Amino acid sequence: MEHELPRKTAAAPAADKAPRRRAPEERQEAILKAALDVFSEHGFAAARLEDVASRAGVAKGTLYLYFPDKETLFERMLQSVAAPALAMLARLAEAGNVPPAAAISALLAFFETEIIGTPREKVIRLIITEGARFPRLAKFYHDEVIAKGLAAIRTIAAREKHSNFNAEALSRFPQLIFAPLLMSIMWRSMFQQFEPLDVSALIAAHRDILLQKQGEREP
Amino acid sequence: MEHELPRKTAAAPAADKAPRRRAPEERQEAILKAALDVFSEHGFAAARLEDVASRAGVAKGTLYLYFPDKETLFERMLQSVAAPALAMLARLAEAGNVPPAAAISALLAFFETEIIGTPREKVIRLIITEGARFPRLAKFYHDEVIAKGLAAIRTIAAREKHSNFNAEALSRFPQLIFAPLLMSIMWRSMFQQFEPLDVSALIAAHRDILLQKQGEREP
DNA sequence: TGCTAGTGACTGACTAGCCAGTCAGTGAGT
DNA sequence: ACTCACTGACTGGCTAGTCAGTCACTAGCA
Repeated sequence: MEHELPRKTAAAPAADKAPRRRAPEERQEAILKAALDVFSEHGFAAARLEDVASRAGVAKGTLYLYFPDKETLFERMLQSVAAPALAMLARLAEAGNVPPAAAISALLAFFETEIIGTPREKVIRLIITEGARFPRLAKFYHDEVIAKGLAAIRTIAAREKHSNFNAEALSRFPQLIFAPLLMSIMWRSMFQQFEPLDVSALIAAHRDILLQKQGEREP
Repeated sequence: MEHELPRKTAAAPAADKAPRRRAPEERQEAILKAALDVFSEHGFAAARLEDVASRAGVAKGTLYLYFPDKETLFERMLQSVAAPALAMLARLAEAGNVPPAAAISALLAFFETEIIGTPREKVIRLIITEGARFPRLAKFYHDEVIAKGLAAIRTIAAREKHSNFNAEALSRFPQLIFAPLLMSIMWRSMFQQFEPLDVSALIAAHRDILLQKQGEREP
């Protein structure tokens, strides 16, 4: 009769395939993707790392070979998805002398095709819902995304301040351009099942109001 | 030598005052107020009922005399703050034949004075951040607040569809009126410390764009 | 080519600690 | 002397983070 009961043998008997040693990048990517799903679904606090691991096809301990803790995994995951989009936006911003109206249209179109319905939508939702609880994250997004984006819009809008549309107001509050986009994201996450929102049409209406083709309606 | 060690005596020796039996309404109100603070600060999942209790000047067990569980406390708290505001809004909505422009102005003014900077701002923030995780809550707010509010605006805006401002677009997407208001709330919670937002000025700019006083600027 | 010792990526049982929810006990008010 | 609103120590369940152990692979040797 043995006492000193040994830890049960770890690791199953190597089921079928699943190479034990995948390329580390591939693993990391799988973990980040799983993390996005799980954090999106439950929020940071209620997300379970066990779930992230199993969804990534990995053991819990493996997460800690790639990320020091839950919070770091969360932040790194957000950055990994956001970074490429930021690069795109930067390119869009520095495009030389496009007329303000065209720039705004391009921005709205970018949002419609490159954000809505992609993982980036989830990322933005997470930043909105968790941002207040992660000051470091909020500061990063403010400095790297918001501030730069607003500055770019201000520059563009200011160029045409005395034109016929709302350039003056928009150069003071570029946030007004984004507000309906963020609202669309939140609407979709909360109410889509009760009352679907036609995001394209909403953005089109928003654009019409912003660019205000004046003198079109005549009694 | 006693075994059978008895539970330590409960209850401190009745410190100073603090009437042991307050009016139940007063207690309930204190609990709800504390709950708003704690849930706002940490979010639903990370909020600790121990904190709610101590902030309400009450023991943890007492919470369970008033609310069956954490989730119910959360929802009841949200409703207790929102209900009076809803009543106000309802009155605003049924106000007979105000011109659309005036109605929109009134709505924005209401938001500025009765929401921003009050506990209602926190409630809206909580609904935005937690709504997706509480389908019942989302449904309630959609049916009772959003749907009714949008319907009211549509009715008002439709009355003047061929007028000179954006009534047509707004009757299709009343959400566009609210979007900047929600954005202001989220901005304040995340970025206020890095870049304060002048909400009054933003709302004024938003109103100008929406109501679009046409033919004002003339070269 | 075949064999073996060494390596370290990976595993998952385990620990430590937290917290929602419970309930035996207390004492103010009647 | 009874009652019951209130208390707070306690339990049970859950999960972030750990670490001893495993084993797929490789390098080196015959």
